[in-house]
Amino acid sequence: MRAKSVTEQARRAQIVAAAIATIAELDYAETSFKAIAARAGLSSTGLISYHFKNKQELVDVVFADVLERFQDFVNARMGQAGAREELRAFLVANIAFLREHRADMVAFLRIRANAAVTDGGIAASDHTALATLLRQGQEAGEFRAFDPDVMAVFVLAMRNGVVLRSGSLDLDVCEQELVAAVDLATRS
Amino acid sequence: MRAKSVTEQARRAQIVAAAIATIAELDYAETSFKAIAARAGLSSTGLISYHFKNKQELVDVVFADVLERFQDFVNARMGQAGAREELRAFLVANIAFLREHRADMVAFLRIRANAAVTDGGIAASDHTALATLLRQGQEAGEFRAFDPDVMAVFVLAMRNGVVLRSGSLDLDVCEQELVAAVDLATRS
Amino acid sequence: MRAKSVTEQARRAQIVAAAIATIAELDYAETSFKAIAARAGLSSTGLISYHFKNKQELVDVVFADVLERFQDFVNARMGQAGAREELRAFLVANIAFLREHRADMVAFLRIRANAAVTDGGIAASDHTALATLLRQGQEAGEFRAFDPDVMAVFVLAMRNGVVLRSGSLDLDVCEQELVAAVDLATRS
Amino acid sequence: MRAKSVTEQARRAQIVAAAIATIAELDYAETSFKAIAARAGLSSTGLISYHFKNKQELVDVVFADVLERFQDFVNARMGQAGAREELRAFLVANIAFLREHRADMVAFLRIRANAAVTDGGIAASDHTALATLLRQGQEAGEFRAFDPDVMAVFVLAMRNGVVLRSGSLDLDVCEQELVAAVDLATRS
DNA sequence: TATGAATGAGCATTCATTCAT
DNA sequence: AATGAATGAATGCTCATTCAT
Repeated sequence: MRAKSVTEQARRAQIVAAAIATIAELDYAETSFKAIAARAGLSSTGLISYHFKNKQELVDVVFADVLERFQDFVNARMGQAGAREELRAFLVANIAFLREHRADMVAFLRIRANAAVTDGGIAASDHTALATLLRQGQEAGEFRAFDPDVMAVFVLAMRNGVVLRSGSLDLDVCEQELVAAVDLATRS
Repeated sequence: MRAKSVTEQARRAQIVAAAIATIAELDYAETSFKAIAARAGLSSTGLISYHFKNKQELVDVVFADVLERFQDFVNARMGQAGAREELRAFLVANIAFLREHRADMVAFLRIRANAAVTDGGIAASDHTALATLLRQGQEAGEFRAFDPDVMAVFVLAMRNGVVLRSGSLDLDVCEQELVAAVDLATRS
Repeated sequence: MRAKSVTEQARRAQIVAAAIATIAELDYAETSFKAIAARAGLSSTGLISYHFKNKQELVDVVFADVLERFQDFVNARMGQAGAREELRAFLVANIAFLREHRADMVAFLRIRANAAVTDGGIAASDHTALATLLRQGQEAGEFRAFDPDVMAVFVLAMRNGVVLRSGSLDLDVCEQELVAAVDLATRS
Repeated sequence: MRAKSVTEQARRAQIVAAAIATIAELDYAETSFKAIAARAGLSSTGLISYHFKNKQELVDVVFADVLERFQDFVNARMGQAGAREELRAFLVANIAFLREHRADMVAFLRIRANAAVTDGGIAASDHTALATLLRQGQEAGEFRAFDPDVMAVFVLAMRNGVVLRSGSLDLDVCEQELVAAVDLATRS
């Protein structure tokens, strides 16, 4: 794999951005190269094929791109003292990212829901990390006894629910309610 | 709109059932008339077009069909004394329906995630009914103060999370944890 | 594999005929569904895809179709007493088929030259049968000592040479010369 | 037409060599500028277009290049006393060239079989020269009476047959059998 | 009602070629 | 002279839908 030139990188980034916008705006099933090219201002869908081996690679890159930016964003806002605080920080960071990058999160969830992302398990890291945090909080006595894997599913599902309805919900309220509900459901 | 004959109704039901199986088995994006016809044992995709105006109508009918059966199932298991009990009954009924009709629920969620269902608000009734229940529970002093619409989003999202991962989770554990978490998050 | 209807069979035959004409007229590499559809008077290349799984299947069917008709034609003209007579009959039958079905033979050779025909060895039967005949003639003392496999290659190559230049050669002369040359090269 | 610089000539030769290797390795139909560039170690297919007006010119040059080297090779091994010896020398030289330059011969035949080479008759010189030799041999009484043009087609076709199957045949045997068969078919 | 053949728009992808650098 | 990005036409193929029977 040769190093990509600056121009190449810029074009790929432009196409990835257009793909995110397209997936967020249209249904995943309606997202075609034609629609992406139109949004990116490209003269030909051939240019997408020129920069990406095939549609699967583009989807994978979009997925990995959002995931990386999401994780960087969230990790930068975590690192709190206790598990309860850490969990709260995780939720607040999620909502903050959603506020700033709604299209990215929507596209991310739609890809995960629809496509078999070929990412070697990276996609599940979200869940694993949260389950681990919950387990550690239990061992520290901060959380009550519950199944950490199932609770991680619940927490992420609530986050996803907010993302998918973020068009019609007040995110300030959502953040407050989410933090409160999760805290009540998990504290010892 | 003429009344549908018995044969007509039977054919439509057969196609709807095949569509549900197809959507649950394949990705929504991979669900074609050809795949549905194969699963229904039909000799031609033309028959689907004959019985449904277009693909959108079929999707709408599938959606409404599952929703109606789901609501009947759940309503038959509700009607408890208090709001807390009612909420618990709702959750238990949801998991029970999932246990018996996993493909229906998966198809339902996939349609809602992907397609712009043209149902004039029916799709939201799930949410509205739950929000109403939560509000009533608050008025009765059984639930703490929270935004009922947001909490309804949370509860339904948790249920959806269980549905989408029901292939790899123990539903007994899920039910128990779901009831506990929701109770803790809502009780006054 | 269901039985094919009469209409289906007719359409497939029509498309096969158009494919043969196209391959014989154009280069193999230039033979597209569009060119075939134009020659068959079809309104859409989609119809070819409707009747054949993919291009490879069409090519295989064309190949097998010509091969079968060729073999039937040749076999009906063989069955002579001795090996020398049999060999002569084979050559005469080949030229006769060429006279009546030049496009078929040209298409056949072009497919064999270019495509990896997926026919499970049928394609080589031509060679094998001829080599066997030569061997039997040697055992009967009618042919001199030579490598039957190599001689079979020679004989078929001469036949192919005539086919490919049949546009500018007198087939009567070719037949006479071919019979004479092969006889001289093989008799004991 | 300007004279080509040394660098230009070297590049063209490099591309021609890569094209020969590609055509011999892949099917003619699979030979793309991309495949040729990869085999030549070029960074861009644009370079091929820079050095050759279009694909047809490249194919023509490849064809003429192999033809010239083939003819030089064969001519250097001919010049025998009689026509029978000359014909034998021609065949031996052909097999010798094949032994040393199999890819070149395969590429040559594939181009001739598939593409309409625009060479103003150069391609036929092979045939013409052989036919002339045969005619002279007849006049000298060394060959029997046959149509020289048709016999030339036969001889070249046998040679081509060996080329196309040279992967699975023993060339020593082929040479011996070819010389013997042609001699028997032509001598008076 | 039901069939299956037909339609034509749409898809992702490959290709030779052009062009600015 | 060389690069690699860009172009747009062409490819095989799938799709929902129509239509004659």
